[in-house]
Amino acid sequence: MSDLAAALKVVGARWALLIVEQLLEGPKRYGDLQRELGVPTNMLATRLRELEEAGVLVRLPLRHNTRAYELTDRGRALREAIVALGRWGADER
Amino acid sequence: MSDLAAALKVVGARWALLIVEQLLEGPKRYGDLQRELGVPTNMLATRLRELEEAGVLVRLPLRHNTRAYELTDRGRALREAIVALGRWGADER
DNA sequence: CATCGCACTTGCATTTTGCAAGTGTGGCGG
DNA sequence: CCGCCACACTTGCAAAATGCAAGTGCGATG
Repeated sequence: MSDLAAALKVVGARWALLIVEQLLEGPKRYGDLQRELGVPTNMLATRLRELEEAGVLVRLPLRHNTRAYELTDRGRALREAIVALGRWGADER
Repeated sequence: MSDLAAALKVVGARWALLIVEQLLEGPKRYGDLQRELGVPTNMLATRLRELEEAGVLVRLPLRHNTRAYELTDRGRALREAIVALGRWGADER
């Protein structure tokens, strides 16, 4: 399996890269991600769990039943790829 | 919709980026892609159609019922993003 | 003129994604 | 103390995407 295939195993699922893109701006809460991305709530929950297991992000508890999601170093390392893809997408007109 | 989301609309489907990665090496035939990627044949046919419609690649006829798939400039412009993602995936160990 | 390789298509099972409604928990006003 | 609210999910089910296996069409080749 190529390196690209390995990457896509982790961030190739729908919404995954979009979630990471949002978190590049800084830690955010579940509801923020939901509102900003318009992602279905069960998908968001599933992706956050997978991305946490993959070491891309961590949950950090704020107050009682509020927590924030923050990228790890590994997650932040996706910036270059996300920027490159974003630039390519911007030329889509 | 963000630039990233626009990009993922085109190359976010399963196998799409892997197909483009293969074609970065040069034009290839259907059977080559199938063997090298292990992609199901109906998915390959679907993706190639979509990527052609999106202007990422073109079919070029060789002999009777053989043709090659070749990236357009727009397709080749994905190299940077693919390399970046590949590098990230390579650190996956 | 039967057979082969190549590029697909088709039918159906499985998996993933999406929608809508419900659950649990702690804080807060009365 | 009690009902209500915000937040972060979970659950049940429908729809769409993906995968598997077998079949199709069509020139070249023997």
